[in-house]
Formats: sequence, structure tokens, C-alpha cells
Amino acid sequence: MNNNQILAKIFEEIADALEFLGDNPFRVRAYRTAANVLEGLPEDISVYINRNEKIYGIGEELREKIIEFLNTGKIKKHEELLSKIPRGIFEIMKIPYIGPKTAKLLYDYFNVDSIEKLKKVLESGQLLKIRGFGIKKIENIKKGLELYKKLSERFAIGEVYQDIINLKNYLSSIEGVEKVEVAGSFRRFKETIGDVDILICSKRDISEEILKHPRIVEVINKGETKISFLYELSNHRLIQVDIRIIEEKSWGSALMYFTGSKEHNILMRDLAIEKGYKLNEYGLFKDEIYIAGKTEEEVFEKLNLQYIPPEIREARGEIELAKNFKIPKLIELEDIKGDLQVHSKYSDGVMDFWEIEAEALKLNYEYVAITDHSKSLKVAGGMETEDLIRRNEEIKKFNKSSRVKLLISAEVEILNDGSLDYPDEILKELDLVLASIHNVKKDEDITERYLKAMDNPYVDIIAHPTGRLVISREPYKMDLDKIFKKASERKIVLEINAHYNRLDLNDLNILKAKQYGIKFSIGTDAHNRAGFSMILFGVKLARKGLLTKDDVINTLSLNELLSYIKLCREYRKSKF
DNA sequence: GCCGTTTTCGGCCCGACTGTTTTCAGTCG
Repeated sequence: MNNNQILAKIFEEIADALEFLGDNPFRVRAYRTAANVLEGLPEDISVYINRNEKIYGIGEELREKIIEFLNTGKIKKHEELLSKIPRGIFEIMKIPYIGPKTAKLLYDYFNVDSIEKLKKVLESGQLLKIRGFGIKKIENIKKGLELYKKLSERFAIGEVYQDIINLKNYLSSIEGVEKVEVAGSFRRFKETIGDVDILICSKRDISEEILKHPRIVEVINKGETKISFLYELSNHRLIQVDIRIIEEKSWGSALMYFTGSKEHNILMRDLAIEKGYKLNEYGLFKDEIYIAGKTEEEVFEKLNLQYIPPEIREARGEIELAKNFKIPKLIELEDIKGDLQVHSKYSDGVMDFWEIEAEALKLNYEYVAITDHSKSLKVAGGMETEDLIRRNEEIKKFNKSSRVKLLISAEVEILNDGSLDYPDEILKELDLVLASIHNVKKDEDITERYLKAMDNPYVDIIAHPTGRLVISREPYKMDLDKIFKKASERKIVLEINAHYNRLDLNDLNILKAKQYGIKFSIGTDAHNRAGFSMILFGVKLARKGLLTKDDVINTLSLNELLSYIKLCREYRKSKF
């Protein structure tokens, strides 16, 4: 975790603790806002502090606490609160139906500071004696505990994407349904999601038909406008789905509201108030009179804002941009003219060139880079030099009759000393060289390896630069600023790896790299035919990083792309 | 604890739902 993430976590914990202790709710909110702001900063917080730069949402006091953290590695107030409140309390408060007040009661009366103790107290019947607890509340907490156990993990968005689309399609097919949209973090394309929010506009009551879906394993709530249930994913894990029934005239405002983020919504409502309106999920109102709400577009328009694409609604300054009509035209799926990372049978993929061509044709691509692994990466079928040469000949032959140009490429391993896994004479014959690191020793800092590798004039793209995996692996240790700086100087492209397990660079790093003037490529890392579809994730991620068509090289036509690569290589050779 | 060109004090997003109440508190999103 970097400073921003650690501080965000500390501030969240302080907020939880203050809430538990019954502190001023607005102070609690201030800590949560600050945590959110920190998580969304493209640069390390120390950079802003050093520049003495004001950050909206972080005032005098929190700024001092941040400085305290940067100097000492901790925050006194945080330490004090932690010593006052048992660790288990923080977990207890994550259980549905248990908020700070309930947690406090449980702790004060029964010393509940762990899930185990909570279970005992729930079974004992003693809770009924306490003012504020009734039979139903106790039942709800039991239910919440079950839910918590089942659902405490988040999902990588790509892991659940198709299941959710399938559910959406099912809902759309129900007679009388006019509109269905998945909102929430799914629509914002957060890299992980906890639950699914679906909005439905329908002429008649369809709750019975919704609940007929065979993958619904348990109904949590069923009201007139809201249905919640547990839904079994194709990997057999369970995810909570909340469905809301929306009236047509509120469709847009509800979509905005349920898309969030929460922090974005708060800022939007603030802005509405500033302009003399009230904004809620039912619409935009002036003196209780409905002004707009049928579509998102009309709400934004009435607020005199540019339309804000869902992916960037994260309270990271997008509202300011929208006020000034400065949101760039973000890249779209249709802009993509080819995939720049695909593995064939020659290394660890399963596709032959015909299969790759077939998938590419479906997507209207002009080209696909065949980026098989290099010799050192034995676990992934890395190709010996002779095999690579043979494969290249095969590709050339194939291209003579192919309707999609296969780029002769490779994902070349950056070795421990920063040298590349093939000699330059081989690299220069490739249309496109991706360089990447797969083998990293524990706690190794790979900055120097990257910097050394980037001295090679044939390195066109650094693939999955940080090495992180969405759910399961932290980024490798490296100085991103040094790497971005060098990439920018040497016109080296950074990849946005679209595989849902990677999503690397992530949105924040994209924002940061863009400030260095870096160009990006989007590659799916497809190893089989289904893998091609992940290009959508790459595009959404690029949008979340505010990228336009011009920032991404695989929006270029084949000839443009080839001459771009050539120009960059010549630039590197002449200049350095 | 943050913020501000009506304000440096006094506000702070807003509504649904539920449960335990008898007019409201807590939780959630």
C-alpha cells in the first residue's frame, strides 16, 4: 500500500471509531471524505504537501495529521482511538444492520468485541432486556451476520461481468419491462464490486417473474420498489443483487443516484442547492416543483453541467471539469482498431492464427499483435530463439492471405539485470516489442530493471507495468515516477492490460502517467478466443483514467501504427 | 473537521425502510 492508501485506511478507521464513540457526525464525514479524496489522488500525498498545494476536502487539521504521518509513520489520534476501542468492534460494525449505535450498545451491555461474542449474546436471549432491542431486530442481526459471512469479499469486476449481463438480459426479456440498467460500481467500472444495483422501469408488477430466476438462491427483501436477493454466479459464489423499480419520469435521476459514487452524489446535491434546486433520486426540483429527471442528460443540462460519463463519477474533480465543459471526449470501444497483446499456440495460448483472425474479424480489427512469451519464461511456454524465428515466418506466410494483419511481436522478458531475453538482432525484426517482468524476488525493487530495459531502443511497450493482480497481488515495488519520466522521454508506450485479473495500469496510474505525456496501448492478454472480449474492460479502464482516442495507440490504423512505432524507434536511436 | 465573494460561524445530501416506539432512532445506499 502506498501513503495515500494507508492514510485513507487510517482516516476510515478514525471515522469508524469516532462514530462508535458518538462524536459529531459531520466530523466523521470529514474524515471519510478525506479518505476518499486520498484514495483518488493520482500523486502521492507527500507531493501535494511538499508543493504546499491545497486539496479540496482536506483542511488545516487533517493536513497536519497527514504531515504527522509522513514524518512519524503514524497519527497519535488514530493510535489513541485504537487503544480505546477493541479491534473486533471495527469488524462488528461491518455487519449489516449493526451500525455504530448498535455496536456501542452491544459493547456497553455485553462487552461484545468479537463475532464469537456477538453470536453468543444473540443466542442467549439477554438482548431483549435492553431498550432498543426487539425480536425482529435480533432476527435481523442474525440475518446480517449470515450475510456478512457469505458476502464479505469483493469480486473482481471481470469475474462477475458476464453473469451480471446475463441477469440483465433476463430481466429485459420479462414482458412489460421497458428499461433495465445496472448501476452502482459496476456502471462506474470499479475494479472490484461488492454488490449489484439494477434499476428497472416497468409498466406492471414483475416481482414474481424476477424471483423465478433459477440462480436466485435466497430472497433477502421484497418490497414494492425494492427487491434484494442472493444470486449464484457461475463460479458458485454468491453476490447480493438489489433491484429497484423506477418510474419513467425519475429514470435519469435514479440512475444518477444509484450509480454514485456516494461522494460524487453528495457533491452533485451540494451543487444543486447552490443553484437553488434540490436533487434526489426522484428528480431535480425547484421549490418542490419537478424540473427534470427523465434522463441523466437533462439533469446535467439543467444544472448547467457537461454530461459526466459514469466511469469518472468518483469525486475526483469531474464536477469542476463539467462546470467548465472541460471533460474530454473519452475513448470508446469502437475506436479500437486492434488488440496489442495476444498469445498463440506458440507459447502458452491455445489459438492458432486462423482462430485469432476469426475473433479479430468479429471485432472489426485491422491488426492483432501476436505477443508470445520469450525463452526465459519457461512456465508460459516461452519460445527459444529458433522457435520465434520459425513462428515469425509462419506469421508472414499467414499474413499473405489473412484479412487481419498479425503483427510479428513478442512479450519479451526483462531479465534480472535489466537486459532483454532476445538479442537486438532478433528484436529489431519484430513489428512490436512488449517488454515485461514476471519473475520478481520477494520485496525486490524493480525500478532499475525497468530503467535499464528502457535503454534498449526496440522496447516499444511496457506490458502490465505494475504487476499487480486485482484481488490477489499488490503492485511490485517500483518508483513509478522514474519509470513514467523515462517512458515519456523515450517515447515508450505503457500498456493498459485489460485482463480482468490485471487491469494494469489502473485508473489512478493512468491519470498520473498521462500527466507525463505518455501514450498507452490496450491489450487483452488473450490466451483463448474468449479472451478477446476483455478489450471492453481495457476501454472502460482507459475512460476511468480520462483517456481520449488520441492517448491510445491501438486506435490508429495499421499504417499509422506501424509508422508511429518506427518513428519512436528512430527517435530513440538518434537522440540517445 | 470542512467550507465560504451572502458567511470565519453555522451550516453540512437526502430519502426509504424498519423497528421500537407514541413521535423517533438507527441503518443503509
